[in-house]
Amino acid sequence: MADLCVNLVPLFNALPQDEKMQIEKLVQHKNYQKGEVIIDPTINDNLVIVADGNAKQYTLDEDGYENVLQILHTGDYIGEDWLFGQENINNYVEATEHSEICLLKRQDLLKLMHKQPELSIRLLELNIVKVSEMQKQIHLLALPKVEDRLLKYLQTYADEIGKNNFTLPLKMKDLALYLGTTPETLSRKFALLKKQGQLKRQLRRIELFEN
Amino acid sequence: MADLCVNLVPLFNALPQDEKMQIEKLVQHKNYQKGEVIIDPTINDNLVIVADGNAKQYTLDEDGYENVLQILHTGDYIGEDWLFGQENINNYVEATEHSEICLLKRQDLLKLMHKQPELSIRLLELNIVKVSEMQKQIHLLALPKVEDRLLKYLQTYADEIGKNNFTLPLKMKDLALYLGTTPETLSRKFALLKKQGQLKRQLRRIELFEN
DNA sequence: TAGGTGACTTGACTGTTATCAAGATACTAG
DNA sequence: CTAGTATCTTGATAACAGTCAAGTCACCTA
Repeated sequence: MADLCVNLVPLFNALPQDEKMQIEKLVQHKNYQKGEVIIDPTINDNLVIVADGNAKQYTLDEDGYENVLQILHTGDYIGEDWLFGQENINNYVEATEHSEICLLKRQDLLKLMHKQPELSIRLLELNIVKVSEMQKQIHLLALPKVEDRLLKYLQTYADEIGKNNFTLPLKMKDLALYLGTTPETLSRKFALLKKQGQLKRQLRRIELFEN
Repeated sequence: MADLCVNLVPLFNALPQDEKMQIEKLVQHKNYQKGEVIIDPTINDNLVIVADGNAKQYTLDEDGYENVLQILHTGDYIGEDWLFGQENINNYVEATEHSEICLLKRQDLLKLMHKQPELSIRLLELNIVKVSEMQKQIHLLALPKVEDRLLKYLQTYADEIGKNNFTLPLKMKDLALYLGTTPETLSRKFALLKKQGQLKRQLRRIELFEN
């Protein structure tokens, strides 16, 4: 394994390394065969991190029909919501191939937090920062013009990673959805911004110019 | 004072009454005259709750020009961001009339949290729920059509308060801004939804029909 | 009750964006 | 290397939303 499981989860992202290590110690590494169920409604207090492999999250409707919500690839994770508070009703996660999974139990994390109040205070801090950033992003998305939304998105992303040239983390189609528009319009807007000299672009490779 | 200051702040909203009381004990009540500065960059670790009166939040630009960011009325508050982590640079809050203000110091709250890990864990839980709700809202705002955004907003609000008829908490103008549109368009969209039989409406009084 | 103010609505017009269809470009597997 | 597929781009058109202006309605105060 190249990296700590804990490093894959945004909730823990900005924690200092030593605190991450403490959490990492609580993590169980497990191997699952294709078709094995990792999470079902009776076991609903785990954070599930896919260290290697693939899994699917799904619910079952009253007819017993499977409803796939999400495909989890290597590096994806699920359960941040229900690790605290949120109920997990009718939620399944199943390995779709042989996979290495990291599990973090709610109770274990809570225990650690009780022992070290600092940890939960820090997590709270990080989370509040996250909320205020999301609020900014909500304002961003409320901009009426697509080109404004796009530019603002790019600038925000550049700020986050601290570079002016980067590769877009999303496909055009997904970025379009994210920005509340269509791939076609997005394509045109990229062309527009390029013409205005605000950026250079080769497919998903972007170079932003400051103004 | 009709209510506890703590009850006015969303961060604490869902806490049980006894935990709220503990926080309330840490709150300082102070009266400010018109023009008095409540917060400046040297005093930046307070949560400010306006129990009665009005205040304004502003920054100063390099020319010393005042830049009003927000008007705080009775019941509004400010500082959730910088109570943890976030830096407060160049941020001022000033009473615009005689006002009763509640102040909660960062250090006091942190101390309480250290004594009672439960509290910060609970705050963390609440905050994570908030994040997952905001994520839903971001998806909502990314809907391309205003009528879809409006309807979704109304449905979400109805779900939250558990009623199908309610009074809108915002003025049309503000709701328009919030949904990334204009009051005019909003007005037309309300008319459209009414014509489609999705709701009844008298000004801000809404009755939603299920589908 | 009357007059005034701010909030909301309606109309006409313009600019922007979604949609549909076709074409170009990159990616993948054989 | 090539065929096949998915992704992205471009064009034409129609639907949609923003803007400005004028009007209506509700609410507050005298």
